[in-house]
Amino acid sequence: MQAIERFAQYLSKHGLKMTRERRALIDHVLSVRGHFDVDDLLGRLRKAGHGVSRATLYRNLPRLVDSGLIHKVEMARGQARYELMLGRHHHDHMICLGCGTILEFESPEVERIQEVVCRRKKFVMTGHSHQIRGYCESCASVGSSPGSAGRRR
Amino acid sequence: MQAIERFAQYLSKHGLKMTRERRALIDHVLSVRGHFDVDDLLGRLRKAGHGVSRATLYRNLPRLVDSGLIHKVEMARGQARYELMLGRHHHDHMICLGCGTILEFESPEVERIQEVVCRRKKFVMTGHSHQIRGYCESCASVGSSPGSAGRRR
DNA sequence: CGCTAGTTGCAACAGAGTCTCAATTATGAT
DNA sequence: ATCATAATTGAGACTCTGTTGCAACTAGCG
Repeated sequence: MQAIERFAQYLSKHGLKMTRERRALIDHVLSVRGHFDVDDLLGRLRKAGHGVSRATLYRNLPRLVDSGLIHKVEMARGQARYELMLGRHHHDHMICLGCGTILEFESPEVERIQEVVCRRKKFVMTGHSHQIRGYCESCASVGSSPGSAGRRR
Repeated sequence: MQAIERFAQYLSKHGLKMTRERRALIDHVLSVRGHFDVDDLLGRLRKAGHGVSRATLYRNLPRLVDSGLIHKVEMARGQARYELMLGRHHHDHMICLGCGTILEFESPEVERIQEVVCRRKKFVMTGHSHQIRGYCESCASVGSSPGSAGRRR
C-alpha cells in the first residue's frame, strides 16, 4: 500500500531524507514474502541493479523497524531476520532446529500475562521477544536420530 | 553443593575428563551470584591466578549448560550471559534497557500456553527463550528523556 | 607405569554489525 | 531556481563474539 508515503512521513518527522537508496530498500522489502535476512535483501537489491551498500542496509533497517514497517526477529546468536509487518498483527515464532523453518503464533494470553508480570515488578515494557525452539512436524517425524533431519542452513 | 561431583558424573558419562581448568571453572561459576558473561568469568579466573584461556572457556560453557548446572541467556545480538541453575526453577527475564539490570519472572501459565500452541502446530518443543525488554522501576522514573538513565553495561 | 583419547593455549580465522571519512545529495530557506 | 547545510552514502577498516587448527600436555583406564 502506501508504505512508501508512510515511511516518508516517518522520515520527515525525524528530520531524515527520502533517498534513492531508501526508496529501493522499501520497494524490495515490500516484495519479499516471509522472513528475510540482510544478505537476502542485499542480493535482491544487487540483482535488481540497485547498488545499495551493506552499510546503508544496516543503517536503514532499524529505521524501517522503528517506523513499524518491518519487524526484527532475533534468532540464535547473530542470526537476525526481518519480516514485513504491514498491517499484520503482532506474533511470535517457533524455529525449527532441523530445517530452519519459522512458524508463527499469536497469543493474546501471553501478552496479557506479560503485562501482569510487568505491573507486578513495576517494569515498563517496551517490547519482548519470545521464541520456541524445537522441531517442526516433518523434521520431528524423520526420527529423533540427530542429524537425520534436513540440513540446517 | 556437590556440584563438582555432579559435573564429574556428567563428564565421565560422556567420556570426558575432569581437568584442572574445568575444576577452576566450576569453582568460579559457583561463586558468582546473579548473571555473568564470559568476560566477567575470565576476569575472575585470571584474578584468582587460574590462567584459563578464552578458548577453553568457550569450549566448556556449553558443557556446563548441557549438564544443567548453568543456563544461557541470549540477550540482543551477541550478548550472551549465563546464570547458575543449581536447583533453581526455570524462569525468564526482563532486561532493563537503561541500566542493564536483569529481573526474573516465572510463569507456569506461559509454559502451559506454549505447550498448547506447539501441540496445535505439531511442533516438538525443545526449548524457548522469552525476554521482556523495557525499563526497570528506577530507570523508568528517572524520566523518559533518553540517555539520562544509568550507564549501560 | 604407559597409552591414548581428550584437553589446552595460542593465534589465526570467521561472521555480523559498526564506524570513519570524504564525497554526494535532499530539502528548507531565500 | 539557487543556495546552504545537514543528512546520507559507499568503501573499507575495525570491533566484538565466538570458533578452529595444531602442537604440546595430561587424565584416567588397563
